[in-house]
Amino acid sequence: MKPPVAHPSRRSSPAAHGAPLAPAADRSAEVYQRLRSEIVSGGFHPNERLVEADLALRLDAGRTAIRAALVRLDQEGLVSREPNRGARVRLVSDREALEIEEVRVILEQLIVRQAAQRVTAADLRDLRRSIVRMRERLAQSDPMGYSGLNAEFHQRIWTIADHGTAGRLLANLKSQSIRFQYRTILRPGRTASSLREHEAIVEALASRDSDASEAAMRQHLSQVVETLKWSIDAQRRQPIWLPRGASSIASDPG
Amino acid sequence: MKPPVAHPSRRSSPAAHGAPLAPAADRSAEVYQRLRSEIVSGGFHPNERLVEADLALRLDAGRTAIRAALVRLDQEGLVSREPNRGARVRLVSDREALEIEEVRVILEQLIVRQAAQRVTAADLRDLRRSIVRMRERLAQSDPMGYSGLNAEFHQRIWTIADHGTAGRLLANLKSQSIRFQYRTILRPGRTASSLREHEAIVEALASRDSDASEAAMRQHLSQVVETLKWSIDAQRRQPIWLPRGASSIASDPG
DNA sequence: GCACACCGGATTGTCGACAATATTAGGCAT
DNA sequence: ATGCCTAATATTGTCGACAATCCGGTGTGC
Repeated sequence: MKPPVAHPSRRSSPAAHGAPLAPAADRSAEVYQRLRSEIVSGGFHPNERLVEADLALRLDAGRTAIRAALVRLDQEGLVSREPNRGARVRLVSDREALEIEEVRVILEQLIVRQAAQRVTAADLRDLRRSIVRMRERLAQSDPMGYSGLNAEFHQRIWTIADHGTAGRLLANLKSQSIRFQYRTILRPGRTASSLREHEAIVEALASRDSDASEAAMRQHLSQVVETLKWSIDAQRRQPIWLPRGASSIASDPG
Repeated sequence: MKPPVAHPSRRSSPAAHGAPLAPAADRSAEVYQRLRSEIVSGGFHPNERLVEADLALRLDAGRTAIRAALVRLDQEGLVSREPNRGARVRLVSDREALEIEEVRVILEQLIVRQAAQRVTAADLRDLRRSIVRMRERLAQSDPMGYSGLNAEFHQRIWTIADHGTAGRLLANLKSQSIRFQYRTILRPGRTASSLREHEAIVEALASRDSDASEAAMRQHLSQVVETLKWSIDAQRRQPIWLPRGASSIASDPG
């Protein structure tokens, strides 16, 4: 529930003279970060078992640190742990992905509403710059690059809103459903519409109109939800990619 | 992020012949539950230090189990841990309480909307029964008892909606802000209005009208938020209760 | 009297070893 | 060959001990 934040303190001393000895302090936190980013970035198969001893070797850490990290990730919803049976990367079902997206919609609405009241000229400049870069990616037909900028765009709004609670929840939800994001990106024509919707959001923010901003955001995200539904249906009708033995994996009793 | 759920399996065997040896399996989970409920129910002072060794004695468990529980509770936002400096029960600031309530409002709206589409006759019967009991508490001028029923009422709606993601988040938020709840309860006249608002929610649900249900819920919770703001302002103007040395505690830099 | 280095107790972080438990493999009867 | 029981292996859960770190008090120089 505080995924991207390293402890803000004790992170400042080493920078000038080259690496005094080692960060020394938080082996555990580092392990957590690394494991987390590996999971989020897809370094493991869905539902893959996470054996503590293996991870300890792989990340060059003690089993204690691994264990703590797994507990955190479990609480965060990224891995699932069963007593005496170990941990595996959590597989979020289609239904859950939709639930997550539903929650995300309303949280982003809340946040953009607050952002509209706090946005500064500098913020608007940054947002418009983001838009320009997105337009470039669109022109280059680079949906993956666009997706990264898209995430950055939304995060910028979270920062402007400065709503710690909602921001944390959103970051968490995002990391859980990250596997579904590229499904929505790749729908033909989606990128162009997405860009237009983003532009509308920026304009609404520029006028500092909370209602308009919320409406624009709702407009945008309802499209995303629709696209997600569409892609899930499509996949259900004709699975694109099924690795050997995946049927048992896919049938998640949870 | 899954607070109230004990692992559903392995909880059935011992019941007939008297306690075979011990549940054996989840010492750790039990410790987590106990610590959690002690914190949520106010068994510790706000910001109180949680020393692992002490807790180990107090809960009759090893330090390992305590440690795991603290990590979970940290991720959950109930305690705050700093490297090498231990854990303390987390003190949520006024501002954060408002943030939490804001998020709660929109999540409950989402949930009640979904509940309106799934509610059964039996559900409605239960809800109405809740209302009756609340009315009794109101008649007896028992705001604390009312508060418990209030929580139960809302949880019932979560159950009806069957929205796992939103439900988990709500449960989590609720436990974080629990310290503020009785501030809103005790405002004069609030209980009576609250009851009327609850009745409106049930009526809207009975008509299976999502929009009306959401509106009723918004009406209800915006009142709650207003009451919370009022109580925070009031407390700021004239602190009711300040234990010795609390000024330093109250100044939360986070 | 005050600033500062230093020391000692208290507490957390980490490791290794062992016990408890689940999972797999193999043997045996049918 | 099949199904079940048993043994062996793999993996997690827990404990105790030790190192690393922080906090408070104490003494010293000025």
